Amino acid sequence: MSVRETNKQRTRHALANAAVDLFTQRGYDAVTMADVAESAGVSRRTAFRYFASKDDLLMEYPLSWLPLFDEAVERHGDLPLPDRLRAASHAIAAHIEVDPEPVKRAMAIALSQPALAARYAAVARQWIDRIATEIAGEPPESPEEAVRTRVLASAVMGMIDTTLELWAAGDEPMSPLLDVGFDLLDGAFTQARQSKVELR
Amino acid sequence: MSVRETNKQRTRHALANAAVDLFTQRGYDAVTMADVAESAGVSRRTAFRYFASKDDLLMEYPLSWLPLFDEAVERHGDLPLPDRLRAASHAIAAHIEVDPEPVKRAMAIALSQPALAARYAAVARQWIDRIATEIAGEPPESPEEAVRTRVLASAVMGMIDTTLELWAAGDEPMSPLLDVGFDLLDGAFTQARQSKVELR
DNA sequence: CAGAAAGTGGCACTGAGTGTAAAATTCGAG
DNA sequence: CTCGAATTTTACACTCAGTGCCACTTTCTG
Repeated sequence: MSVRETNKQRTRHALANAAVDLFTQRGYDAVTMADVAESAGVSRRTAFRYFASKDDLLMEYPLSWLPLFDEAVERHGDLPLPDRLRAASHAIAAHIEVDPEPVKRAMAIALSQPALAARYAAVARQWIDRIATEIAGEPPESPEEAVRTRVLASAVMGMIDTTLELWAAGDEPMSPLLDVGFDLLDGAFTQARQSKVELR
Repeated sequence: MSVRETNKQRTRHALANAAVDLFTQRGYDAVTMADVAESAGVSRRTAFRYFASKDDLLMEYPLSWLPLFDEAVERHGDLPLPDRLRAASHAIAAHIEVDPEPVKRAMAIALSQPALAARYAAVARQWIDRIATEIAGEPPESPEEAVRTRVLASAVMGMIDTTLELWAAGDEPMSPLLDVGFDLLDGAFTQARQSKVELR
């Protein structure tokens, strides 16, 4: 990796870390972008070049999981849909639990601020679209089909979302919680398949 | 109603209407709070007293539906859960379709701006919590129960959400679309009940 | 009608976010 | 290694959202 890329990555991490630290110490509102920038040893303007907004500083994790999800889904392409989603989720869980603390801290901050929770919800929506794509296989042809796939995707996301929240607030490992959720969903998937929802 | 209340309500509507008009004409970003205030014949400061933030100007509708939902759910308290939710949704649909145009315009603006979509998602989350409460009857006692109810609530909300989007983008009435969604969900509910999820 | 209560307007301030142009750093070619 | 090109950082200035404060006006109550 070139010097430039290395530096950029270091700066990016420095900013995200400084942000989580400062937010945890003083609270989100009491920390300005200038504070974060200074703490990371960089100018305010540069901080904004790395993170387009203050709350983006806390979206590092959920956004970085999206490609992991895609990759894992790809890797388990031979499994039936529900198992594929389950496997992908476990892959992300494993990745998170290598170093879960910063994730938990970031989530604690995000969930305490309505504005940030909104941002999280928006990211979740991206996830829903991704999952819906995975469920449908291709773009829906009728409104009914669109509703059906999005309903399933929302259910999956709602489960993941709740699981993440419970996990972040507690001390248990994530995988068993995930399995509880997926076990429940499996039933719904079966039902959906019987209702002629197309599953790959 | 007292003069004071009447005036407040008029101002509130003037602001919300001016906002939707201006946003539609020039786009959300190109309109400042000062523009909206002026157009509604009120000072900037006062505008912020009615709407705590610029994007709140577009959350009038979804937020106003929450009490309707509660009320309708209450009114149909004798129906089993799925039918209760369905009836409440139809009640809201009926209310919306009295004058659907402003709702559609507001939604079109909101969905075109990522920041606003996030705000919408946050409102949806409030809905999910409300629905989850309705599903569970009382606060969950175990993590597993929390996951189960939130999954169902997310599914319901995902359905409603998608239905709203489809409806706002098209010309069909909302009720048939809603029924497609609820028919699909009924299956999921049945399944859930068999898995020992407590339903009132 | 007078005084209290509620609402409005004006002003000044903080902080997020952005355009721009000059200065600094990194890169690639010879 | 060195020079010029490309990329990145910085400083500065600006707009606008959002808030605290206080004087002013409107509405309510007795």
